[in-house]
Amino acid sequence: MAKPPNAPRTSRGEMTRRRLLDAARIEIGTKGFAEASVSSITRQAGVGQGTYYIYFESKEEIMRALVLEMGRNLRQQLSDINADAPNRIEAERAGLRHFIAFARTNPDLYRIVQEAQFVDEKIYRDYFEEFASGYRTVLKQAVDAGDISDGDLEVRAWLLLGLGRSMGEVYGLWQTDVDIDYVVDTIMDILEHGMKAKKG
Amino acid sequence: MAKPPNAPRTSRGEMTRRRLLDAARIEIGTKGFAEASVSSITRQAGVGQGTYYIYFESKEEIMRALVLEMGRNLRQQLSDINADAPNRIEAERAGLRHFIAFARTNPDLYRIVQEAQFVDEKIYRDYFEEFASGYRTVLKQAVDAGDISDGDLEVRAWLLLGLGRSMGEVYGLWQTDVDIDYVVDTIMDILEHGMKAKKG
DNA sequence: ATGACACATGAATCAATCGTCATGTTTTAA
DNA sequence: TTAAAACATGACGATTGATTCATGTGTCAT
Repeated sequence: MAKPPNAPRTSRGEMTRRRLLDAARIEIGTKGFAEASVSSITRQAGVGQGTYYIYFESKEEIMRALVLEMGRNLRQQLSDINADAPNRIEAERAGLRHFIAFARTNPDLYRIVQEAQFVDEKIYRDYFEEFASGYRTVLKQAVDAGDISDGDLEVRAWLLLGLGRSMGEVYGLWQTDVDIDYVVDTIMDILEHGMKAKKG
Repeated sequence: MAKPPNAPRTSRGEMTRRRLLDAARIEIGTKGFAEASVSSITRQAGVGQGTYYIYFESKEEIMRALVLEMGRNLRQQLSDINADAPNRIEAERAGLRHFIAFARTNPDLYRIVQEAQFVDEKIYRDYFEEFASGYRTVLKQAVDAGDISDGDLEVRAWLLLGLGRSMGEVYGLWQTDVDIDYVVDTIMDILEHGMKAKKG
């Protein structure tokens, strides 16, 4: 009899919901969505089984909540980084570095977003559309400021976003011993100057 | 009593296994691994439930088989494309175009590889390591031939691979109405010359 | 023809867990 | 103080679908 799940109305409720989210992040992030069980999550959170359904209407629901939360946090962080950078190229460098570092520090969250694709495709796409939209905005400003050359901003936004994602996976989750700055500098060199040999 | 699954020994068996693989590709590719059921796959393939377990020891096993098969096919195709290209830049352009076109034509296979990450991580990583290894080889040749500038080939290999993946997802699965050549040219322009504004 | 082997079947088994509910406890507001 | 609202519980119902197995059928070599 699917009742709409209640947002917590007291700080006690707030705290319980928080514990569930934290437990779910670990449980789903390490075991994967299929292996993760609601009972495991509630046990980790130290609450009863039924308590889960006070705050989330299904197993999928907490996935959505985690993706939304991570999106908000990460966008905020990248926005702060942008504000501190002297120009777009340096902002991009710092953003890419942060992205990879974030994946290294929060591999569980990184995986959860990836897996969201197969749990709730809409939330997954919306997550990236948000980021792409932000990229378009700053790229436009950068072109106007003369920091970067003219060119299709839509494609470039997805290119930069995709690059961050891929590099986050490879150097954030897989090759965690490679120096991040080295990787970022190598990538930025190509983004700045390309990789075509310089001479006819 | 987990018996090792038998590779088919006759052409009849070969055909049955083939039917199962084809049905699984559609079933898993469209519904996703969790929703896909072995009984659905066998029904689609037109064989009995138990027949499945003659050729695959579990539900996961056919995922592995599909990923391996796709890897072989795609690498072969890209290898053919490489052979026809006059230089690395053009090979890259053609490869990227093919990659996006492939995703458009075979969205089910594309998704299956993505989802393999959460079913059998090893097979997923091996899949990309293979590709990256191929990239390193051709990049080395390209540097020697003077087609592209010097630089870390390891990072560049993952960069190109990641770019293909991301663009395959965005322009192969999501924005299927955008002209592929336009996208590829925009990307290649950056890969060749970078996007930093040209003048102090 | 006949034994051996490969292949095929689908009903039955079996374990897992999502989500519900009846009941109980804590907090809030008046 | 007390009623109402919010929160908490954990055993249980119900479904589901992967895997097994006893029993076939087809095919090939001798």
